[in-house]
Amino acid sequence: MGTTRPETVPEPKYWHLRTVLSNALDSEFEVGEILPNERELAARFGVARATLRQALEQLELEGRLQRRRGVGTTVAPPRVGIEVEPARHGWPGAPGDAWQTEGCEESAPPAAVAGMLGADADRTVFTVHRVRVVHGQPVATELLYVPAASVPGMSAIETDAGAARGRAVLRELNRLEPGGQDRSVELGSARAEDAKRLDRLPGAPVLVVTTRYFAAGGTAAVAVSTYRADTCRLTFGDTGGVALMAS
Amino acid sequence: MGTTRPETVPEPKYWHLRTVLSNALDSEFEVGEILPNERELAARFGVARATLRQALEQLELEGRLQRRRGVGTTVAPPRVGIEVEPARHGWPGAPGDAWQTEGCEESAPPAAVAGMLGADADRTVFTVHRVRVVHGQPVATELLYVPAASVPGMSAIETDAGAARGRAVLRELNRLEPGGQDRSVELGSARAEDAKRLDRLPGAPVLVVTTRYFAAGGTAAVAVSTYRADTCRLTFGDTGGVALMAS
DNA sequence: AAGTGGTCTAGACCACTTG
DNA sequence: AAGTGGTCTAGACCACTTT
Repeated sequence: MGTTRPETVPEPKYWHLRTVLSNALDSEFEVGEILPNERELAARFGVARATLRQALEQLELEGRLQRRRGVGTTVAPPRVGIEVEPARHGWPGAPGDAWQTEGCEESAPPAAVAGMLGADADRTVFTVHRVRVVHGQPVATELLYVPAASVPGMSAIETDAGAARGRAVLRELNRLEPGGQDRSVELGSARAEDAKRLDRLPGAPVLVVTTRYFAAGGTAAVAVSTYRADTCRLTFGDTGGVALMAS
Repeated sequence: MGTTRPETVPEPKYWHLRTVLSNALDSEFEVGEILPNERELAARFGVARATLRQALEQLELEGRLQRRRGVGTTVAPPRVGIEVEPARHGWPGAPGDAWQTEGCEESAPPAAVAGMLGADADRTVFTVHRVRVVHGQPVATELLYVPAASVPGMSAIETDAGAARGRAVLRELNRLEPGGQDRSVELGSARAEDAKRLDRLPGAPVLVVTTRYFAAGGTAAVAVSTYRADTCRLTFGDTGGVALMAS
């Protein structure tokens, strides 16, 4: 006969709210529907707006909600399955590649990338900017680091920094004999420029996929791909986007 | 000659703080070192504690910091590389498996899992609880759903719910002819029980890996693995934990 | 008992989108 | 101009760990 629940350690309000809202989303809302605004929701549940926001943040992290400043909070569709291994031994720029080349520059790579590229790291590295679009929305950005040694056909003198130059780098890269790949996936937060391209705010959670492309001589290229964590489910294997269709 | 920076859109304080702290971590702190407490840091930077906490949350999300209630905020070691594909065609419980079996129960699987298991979903499903330990710390928990049809040798009558029963299920599962796997990775937030096992608070960010194990007849089992997103970097391929060693 | 991070409040103002 | 979510404040209290 406790007041509400004689729990030894009471559940935080925001966590309980998250559960209540999650259930409400399942039963009372349609995908794309707009929720009441934060001030009204907070009043309705009898909590401060900050507490209500804590619950909404959780649900957004889980891909259940989508919030846009000036617009409102809507019920998010299920996450999109994104194939990260389009062809186990396909290289960037190969036929069927899901990425669009947007630009190219020459610069020194970040320390972590330089370490993976090995001794050539100090020299010129082409950085190809790419973006991956699904259903008309950009879901990922990528920086592809290609040492000059991997693309001997590229003359470093040209100053054109556009997409055409990036495509030329990829074309040269595909002349190499592919030697396999490996990947890692970790959580990150979107840098300012990535956030802008992905239509998110700085600090938004992202899944960072680091891919190493091997050729005979060693590491031919390194790609750092940044996927929106709220809308993407990365898939590995031959199922593509149908993995959860039956649910 | 602007006041501070005549930027059209000023950077949020917490984001700027994140950058400042991040640089300080690189240059002035050692791994494991304890930072000043939040109230002091907030005072030192001239912001409210909530704002300071927003910056710390970002850095924790990125795996740079580790915060523990009652203890303090410490500088986190680099993320651990966790091999998610120990052997491309190895199954749970096979020799060399990195997981420890902790228990087993029989229950109806969640709807999403039931959909992946197909028509047998309504019947009895063994749910094996497992945990993955690295350097003495649990980094992931797993629920492995095995339909009774996949382990005909198991009699559903035994009521023993311990680890021994779980190991028996895995033993039976390995009698099947392995038919491949596929995986997906997405961001989630730790449920209460997972959070407790992983020594985190509810809602902590986690990487959820869903694996389907195929056999001749269809889907033989489904595993839902929950990795600590703050400390883990999931690796796919043959490099293991050495991917970023040189950086 | 003291000190830490975690939760919560009530309010203010800002940036952005839309009518 | 109105309405939305995003940022920020100053304070309070709580849960947890350590001394």
